[in-house]
Amino acid sequence: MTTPLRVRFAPSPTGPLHIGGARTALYNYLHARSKGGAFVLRIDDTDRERSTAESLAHILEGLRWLGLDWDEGPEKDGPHGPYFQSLRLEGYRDRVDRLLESGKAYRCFCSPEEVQEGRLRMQERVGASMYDRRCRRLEDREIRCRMEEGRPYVVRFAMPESGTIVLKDAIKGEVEIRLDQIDDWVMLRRDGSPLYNLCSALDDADMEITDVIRGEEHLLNTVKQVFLLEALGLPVPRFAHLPLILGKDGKKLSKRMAQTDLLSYRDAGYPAEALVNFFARLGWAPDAETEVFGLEEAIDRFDLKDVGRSGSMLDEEKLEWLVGVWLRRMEPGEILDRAVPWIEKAGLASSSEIAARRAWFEAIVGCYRERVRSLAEVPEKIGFFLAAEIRYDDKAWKNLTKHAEAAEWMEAWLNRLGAVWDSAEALEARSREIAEELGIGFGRLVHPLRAALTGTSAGAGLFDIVFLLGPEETRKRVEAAVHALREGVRP
RNA sequence: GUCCCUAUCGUCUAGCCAGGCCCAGGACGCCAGGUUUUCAUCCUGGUAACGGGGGUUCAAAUCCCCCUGGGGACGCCA
Repeated sequence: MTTPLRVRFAPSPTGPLHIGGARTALYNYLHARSKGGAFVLRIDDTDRERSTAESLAHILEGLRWLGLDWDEGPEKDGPHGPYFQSLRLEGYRDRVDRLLESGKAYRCFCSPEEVQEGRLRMQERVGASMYDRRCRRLEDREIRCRMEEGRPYVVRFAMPESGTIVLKDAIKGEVEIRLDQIDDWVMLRRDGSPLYNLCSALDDADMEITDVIRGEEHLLNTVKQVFLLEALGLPVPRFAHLPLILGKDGKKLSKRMAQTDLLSYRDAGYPAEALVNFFARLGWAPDAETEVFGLEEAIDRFDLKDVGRSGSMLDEEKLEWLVGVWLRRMEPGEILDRAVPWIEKAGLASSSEIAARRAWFEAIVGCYRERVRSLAEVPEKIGFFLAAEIRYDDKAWKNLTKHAEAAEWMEAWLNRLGAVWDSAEALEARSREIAEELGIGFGRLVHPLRAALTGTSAGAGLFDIVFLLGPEETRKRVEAAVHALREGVRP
């Protein structure tokens, strides 16, 4: 029997969950779910200075929004907790002591200045900017002496000084790395607090993580962690390093080039499904043609070995297209539910008003389903339905004033419509007849009417709008337009 | 500077591991046309790539080498 697969996503709560992190989380999730493994969420908050509760909340919210539910982690717990590194400090010290005893780690008394000095020297000699290891060869006596003096020290891991290691990576294949380039990295700060590479590797082992999937920028950290685990006789997980997401300029994603904060996409009215679809598709494809798919399908078809090996740029236009696709796939009621916060924020209607006229609201949202580019756009598209008074935009006013007879035509339309308010189709059929009766093209009637009713020159089918506005409101708006035309004043 | 990764249309990618089915497929974008009362949707068509050079082979996008381009890492951050 093989050990059950376990992956983890281990963000540090030092800022909002960004796109890169979200994609890493997604790939971890897909890998776990597709292979029947567990998805663990661990918070790497060893940097006490920069970690904040706000960031943590933001990260959890982002993951939940995407639908990436974790099996173990904050607000969930599990057999391997606690899931915050700040709560796991004791475990790290013991292991460091063991390494110190066996000589696989050593105390370094160098001041930051001395370290820096050594770095410059190594840069020249070896070409790599790293600690020159001067404390590695300190006599035991000297060490004791300095400790008695109370001189502060950090604990460094003693890496091999030469040779190579071959890392097996699920995405990149075998990667050979020269060890003479790798620093004797610091495990414990001066104040005794543990650092990332120590905690991360130890927690992975303690939490029985079998597969570590993280960004490519961690490749060298992986080397350090493998040596640490081996020195301690701990199991070494499998690794997969994801290529980075690049900005439009082809460089590492920066705040300047794009929205990097995941939740800013939610706040812009993008459905989570679109983001999941987009991220999954960035660096991976289920086959040669499938572009639109949800989390379930991705889980069915995902395999780490199919993940691309090169970085990919964030194509915002494709994301926007995906947003439209997902919006169009939704039932009007679904869009309405999700758009309620925006409708309320715009002051168009309260959620109770929406609930009271549910069917009507669903219908008007339905009219604009093919026309909104995000949930945030819903209020501006449907706003005219609820407006007390219509203001005409430039094009609308132009359509109203294009033909001097427009006012007459609209009045005639109003008076001749008759009892056809059962459906948009009936309204349209009768309107076509009226245009014929008036001896004018349909467009001459339709364009001014649209302007009068909506204040714009484009939008949903005119008779769907008329139908949903109802006879009274329609009459009111047409009369207002006729009045404005006669007065020659544009409201 | 050193090390590591990487290389198919402008972008995301399929194909590469197991060479011929690829004068390279899909999608976004863009352009043109159609549908429609308008806009959007939708439909049809077009645009555009194997970074360069050497090999290996009857045959290379696919295998090998070199070059070039791009990215990343070099913290008492994660």
